[in-house]
Amino acid sequence: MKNPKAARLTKQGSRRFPDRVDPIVDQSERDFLATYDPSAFPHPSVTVDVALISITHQKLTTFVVRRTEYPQRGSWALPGGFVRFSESLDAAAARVLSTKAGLRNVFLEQLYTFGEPGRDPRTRIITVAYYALVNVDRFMAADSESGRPIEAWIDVPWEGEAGGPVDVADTSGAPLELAFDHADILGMAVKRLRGKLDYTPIGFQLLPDTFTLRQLQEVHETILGRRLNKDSFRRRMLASGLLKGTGKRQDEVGHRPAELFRFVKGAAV
Amino acid sequence: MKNPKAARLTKQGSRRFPDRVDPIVDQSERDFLATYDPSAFPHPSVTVDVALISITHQKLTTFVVRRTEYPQRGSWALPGGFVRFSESLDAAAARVLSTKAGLRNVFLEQLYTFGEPGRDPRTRIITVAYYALVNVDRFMAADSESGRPIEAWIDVPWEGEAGGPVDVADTSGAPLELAFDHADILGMAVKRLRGKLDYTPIGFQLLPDTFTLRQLQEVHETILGRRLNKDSFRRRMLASGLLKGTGKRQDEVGHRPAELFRFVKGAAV
DNA sequence: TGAATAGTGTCTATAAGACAATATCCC
DNA sequence: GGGATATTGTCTTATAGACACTATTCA
Repeated sequence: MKNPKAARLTKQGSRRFPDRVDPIVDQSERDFLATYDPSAFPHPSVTVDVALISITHQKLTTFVVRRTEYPQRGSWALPGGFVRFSESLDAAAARVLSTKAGLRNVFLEQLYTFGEPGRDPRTRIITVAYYALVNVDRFMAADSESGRPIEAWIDVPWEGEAGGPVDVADTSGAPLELAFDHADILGMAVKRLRGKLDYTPIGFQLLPDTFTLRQLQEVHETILGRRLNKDSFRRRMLASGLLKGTGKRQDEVGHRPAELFRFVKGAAV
Repeated sequence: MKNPKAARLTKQGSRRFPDRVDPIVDQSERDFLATYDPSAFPHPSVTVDVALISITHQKLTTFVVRRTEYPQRGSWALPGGFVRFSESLDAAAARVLSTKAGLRNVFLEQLYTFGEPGRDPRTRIITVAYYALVNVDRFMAADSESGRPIEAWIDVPWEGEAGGPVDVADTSGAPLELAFDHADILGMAVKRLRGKLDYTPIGFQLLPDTFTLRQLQEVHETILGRRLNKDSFRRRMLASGLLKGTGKRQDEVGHRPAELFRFVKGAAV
């Protein structure tokens, strides 16, 4: 064995990686590790949880799966799973989304890492939360191999970017009890969305390929939880250079049809 | 044993928590765990790394510690450490800051979680990165029990919020080689700072208790990496309600002294 | 033709940038 | 007084909000 310090690591680690040394190495860390008993202090587990966000019926919507086991059996959870040893965090989140919702090539971004020791009553589980955005068609097509995923409407009890947990209800309006700290994760996702909307073209992720200016405005209003000035919104969007008119128009709308626009690739997302 | 599934968990875990069950429970997760060999797939380790940011000599500055062990011996690293089993992530970051820099009651916020499988050559280490802000006096007083921490000047090779790794140099201008992905962590910290500056009073964290408008403007300019319009900056700050004049003035400045202001508590940070 | 929304043009209020004029300190 | 920066005031320009008016589709 090249390095005697390996013996201080977890048995698991030392069996598999006899040559590895302390990951962060300075004196105080070594002191800590010298007195560190891996059987007394097992490693935390690491999971990813994904808040899949869409807009249905003019409401912010997410995708929850009913828990079939204790604890919190019967409550609703975001799709999640363990991070595998040789898999990046992004890849783990994409895998969860693919496995549990059948979705690939989705806008997916890391949100925040939740690690309160008591957040899961069984053991220490640190979860890296992600959020994903899909338009209503892809959202409705999302399915789960594992149970009865449902569309959950998000009710945000705070304004602006104050932040905090949110409430969710099913499509009949009945409240859904969220498992663990998933109400906080969803709240963080809404806060992030509101913050990013001002300076990134994130709203397009929630719309079909072509859309009208009013549809885009409704997306923004739904995310922000407040009405926007129509004239100003229109001017800003057209001036942004992010939209390109298709020349085509809506049809069968019972009034003058609006022009359909498309998102122009190239601007940062 | 109440639950037979516990036998599938890691040996470490099952010794300590014989009754715990699968953390995220649905069919596909159970399928995964049923074929999951804990000795073949050891848990990732979890650390925190803290980018301690200040402004010295009109430059963005951070605090790095020289590595005394392989790998990357001799390169420079952000202070970091393992997350203990019963310690929150925030508490771990505060502990690192206290232990390695002697700083308490510091502005400290979670930044991003870095978890590429190859980011540490020894084993899988997922790190939850934090950033902390202190004014120059506290920064200069920061010390480490473990080695030779130094002031490192940050050179940001991109504009706006483009993001990406940054370079660092010592106070003589000589480049410092950063360990692992710490250049990415610092880059993320700068990007976050630039983004937050527009709508949060984050600049006050980098200044002494009282300060002039020009000093505040210089902080903003240093963070943003570009010059700001003096008149407009002054008007915006005074109109924000975040500043309160103290009636006192600078002295010994060789020109007309400016009024000293104080940050008004109460606005969100 | 009427209902309903799309799209255009104009006016006003507000904020930012530019710049000039004055104030106040130290030397 | 001279040098230097603070502070105030004014003008111009860009953008947001408000509102009136015209355009186009379907029923």
